[in-house]
Amino acid sequence: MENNLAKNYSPKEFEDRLYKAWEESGAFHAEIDKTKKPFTILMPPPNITGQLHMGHALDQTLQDALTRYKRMQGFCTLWLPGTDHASIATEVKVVDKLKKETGLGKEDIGREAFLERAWAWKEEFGGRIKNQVRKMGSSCDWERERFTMDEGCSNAVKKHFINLYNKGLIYRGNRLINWCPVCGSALSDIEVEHVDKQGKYWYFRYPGVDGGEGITVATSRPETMFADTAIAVNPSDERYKDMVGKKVILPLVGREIPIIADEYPDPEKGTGAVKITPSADPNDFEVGQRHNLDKPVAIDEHAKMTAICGKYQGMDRYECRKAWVADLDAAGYLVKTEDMTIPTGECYRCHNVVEPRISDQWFVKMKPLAEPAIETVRKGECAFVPERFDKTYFHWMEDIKDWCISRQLWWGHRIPAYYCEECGEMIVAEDTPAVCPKCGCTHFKQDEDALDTWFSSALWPFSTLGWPKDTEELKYFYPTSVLVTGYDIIFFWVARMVFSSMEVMGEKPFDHVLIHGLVRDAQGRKMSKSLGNGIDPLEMIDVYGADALRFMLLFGNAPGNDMRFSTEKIEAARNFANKLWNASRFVIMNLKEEDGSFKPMATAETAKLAAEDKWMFSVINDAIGDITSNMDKFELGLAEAKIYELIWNYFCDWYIELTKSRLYNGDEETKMSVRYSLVTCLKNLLKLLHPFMPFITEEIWSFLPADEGAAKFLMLESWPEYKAEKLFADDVAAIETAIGIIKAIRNIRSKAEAAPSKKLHAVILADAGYKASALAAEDHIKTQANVSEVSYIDSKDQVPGEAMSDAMPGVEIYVPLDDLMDYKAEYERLLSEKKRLEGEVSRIEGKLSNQGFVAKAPEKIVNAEREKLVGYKDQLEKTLARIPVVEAKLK
RNA sequence: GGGCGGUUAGCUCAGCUGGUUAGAGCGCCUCCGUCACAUGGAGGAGGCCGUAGGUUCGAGUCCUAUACCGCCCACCA
Repeated sequence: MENNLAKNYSPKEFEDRLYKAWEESGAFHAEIDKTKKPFTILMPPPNITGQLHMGHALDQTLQDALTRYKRMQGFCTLWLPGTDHASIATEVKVVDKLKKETGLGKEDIGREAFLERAWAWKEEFGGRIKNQVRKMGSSCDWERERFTMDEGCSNAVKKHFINLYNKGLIYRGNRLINWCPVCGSALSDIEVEHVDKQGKYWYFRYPGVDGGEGITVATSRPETMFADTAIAVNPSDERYKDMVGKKVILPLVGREIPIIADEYPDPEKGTGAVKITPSADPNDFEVGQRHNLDKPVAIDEHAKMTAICGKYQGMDRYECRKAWVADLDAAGYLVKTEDMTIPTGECYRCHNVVEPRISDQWFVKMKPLAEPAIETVRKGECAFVPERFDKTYFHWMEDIKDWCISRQLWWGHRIPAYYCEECGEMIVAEDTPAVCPKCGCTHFKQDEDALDTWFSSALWPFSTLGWPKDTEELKYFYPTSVLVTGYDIIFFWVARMVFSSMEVMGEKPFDHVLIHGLVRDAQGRKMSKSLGNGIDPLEMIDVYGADALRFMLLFGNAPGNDMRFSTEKIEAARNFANKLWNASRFVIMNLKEEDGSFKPMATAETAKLAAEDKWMFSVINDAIGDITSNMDKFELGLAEAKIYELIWNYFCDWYIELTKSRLYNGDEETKMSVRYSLVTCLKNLLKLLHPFMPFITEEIWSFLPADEGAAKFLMLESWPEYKAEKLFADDVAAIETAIGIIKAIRNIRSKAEAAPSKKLHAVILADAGYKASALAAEDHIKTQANVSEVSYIDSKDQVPGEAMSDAMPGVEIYVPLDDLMDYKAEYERLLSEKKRLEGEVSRIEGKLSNQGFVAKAPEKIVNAEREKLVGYKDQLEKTLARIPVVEAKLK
């Protein structure tokens, strides 16, 4: 190993190496340990279709940060990874590939051969995404990795299906469902996306059978007319009262259809009369049920016109629409057209327009399942973070419709229902039945359909832990601790896991649901393939490192809110890593001999700590408290901002600088103490940062001297402990004073435009309470502000005549600058200072003269205000005294 | 038509249960190649916290309206 870190932070040099070392050592593996409390996260299984995108990267980062944090806190931490077979999405891809390679469709090669290809796809792409997850540094337990179609998960699906069926919660029905003609499958309601499209209303006249005027109705889908079975009007609608019960003629088709009265039509809308097409519209379907109407079908599963459409048979629905409207118009039935925005349903996978279609499908009866699922969230057993998402959840759950779970696909869990080939009897069972209980024959055919992919992912919280077997894992790790996912899949997945878990396990699947937003592009647009604005996390890792990407994704983001990706942000994160890298390099440089061995170092017992050491310890301790509390509240963005500030603005900007004089000029004993202090601080910082930036922290850690009994890796070390009692109050005050004075002198220097190399003379006037601190600050003032001499004075009479000044609470700082003095700048500064202080004084005086405030506000706050007032008044007085002096110099 | 979120510095965003002079990153201005780091250091400018009311001793934070922007849900011919 090298002696020290390389000069530049270069994550490629170590990220992959460290991941491999972690994984091979078994550090990610969670073995049941009943002496510890479990902490469990189940990874939302990425689809095997794609590759890692920014949304995954964010999701992974959140989970890994939580996992690493809890692991360091001593929990038995399981982060269980896996992938999803993604039934419909994968099938589409495999069909495309097949078409491209052989020109054949899936029907041509048959189910068996097709599934073989699908599994091959799974091997290839499932493997790819897993390696991408590794690139992120995710510390998940690969030994427990699962796949939604592996044997265990498949058993769970079957078992669950059968249980629900036996309880009457799964049923088969002939109903109107959403049908995607391109995917060739049924879809559930939430798989249909609603978009408004520019379209038209066409008003057509349906002439009366009696030769009368008939009735005019509007439609946005004229091609469905072939399947019309009635015209409905509201019974209260006076206009049509006399026409109810009469018949009209379907124009050009010639079929007679009745005019019926139903509550459904709204007299205010359109013409008040609605054409009823039970096979093409959910409302019409229900009207049809109520009135016992036939359900002829005009559009087939490929969105082509059926035989009932006469000469239009075989035409595409839109092609037909055009021709049909033209024909009706020519025949004089088109009354008028209107431009209109039409709400349209699209398939969430392929974005083609969905056509409602009547068919035999399987459904889950939702009401009974939803109730306990609503209850557990309402009781707070299962809590959304941030809380507002429970409204989204309730809204959906409380108004839930039955779930269509059958898909006309091959890739997925095949429905465990068997039909007797003789009598058609249906048997739901795990395996093919031997004998038909009804007719005694032995030939069965399994249901052709597969299950909705979300049916299996709904079981993820327990199927991955062994259910239906009563495993130790299930007893120990269930219910899981946190589910981390985006708000876009609350309905698809989160809600379904909750109701499935309540049904199967009788208990909520997770304590918390941490919801994150979308990662958008720099302009705030959703990243999408069609826009081509997606940013590949792997490319970012390649350029900036996984740590920088991870850090950037959490920085300054509140849970549930969308964020924008920008290279500026990731650069900032990388720069931060570089900063830490170099600060660590400085520490290590001072720890090691030429030959790489460690120089002697003090211990906790022997170290003689200076004020700055104690100050840094104290600052770190406070940060430990804050960061821990942020982590526990899932405020990872805030925790990260604090560690950033701690490392950069405290450790690098001040502490390291403050140690240098002792490090360079101190005797050996002093140096030994400084080394101890630097290492101790750095180690704590690395621990605090590790959940966010695992690689760089682990790499730096490996260069530091190991404590006795240390874990093999930083990732296995324990989280720093917060000590509630305030330590080192005097030393902390001294360093804070020193920092204040140093800043004041630098400020004066800058205002005066004095050269940085120019040695200055500082004159300090400290109030009694600050005197000791100010005296203790002398060395630091000299080294940090390039001051050659510090004088302490007791009253402002002793202020050297020509000086610029600045002040901090309790301390005034004067710098005589005989020739470099910029009196004009000083004068202006004094004036603005005067204005500021006057403002403060009057603000606080106003507050204090307010009887309400004095009477009602807590005494602590009132006193604090009084003290501030004294301080400000004092400063103001000093400033006022100084103004004429400087003014005189101006002339 | 319901519901939710946003509106804070030039840009992107934090700001927990109301309480020091409202913060960060980037950008901007001035100065600095020095021995951890120019992927850097020092100093600085910049905000009536969308608008109007209200509650309170005290409001970016709570309430009520309102205006824009965005998202989700919904069977409107």
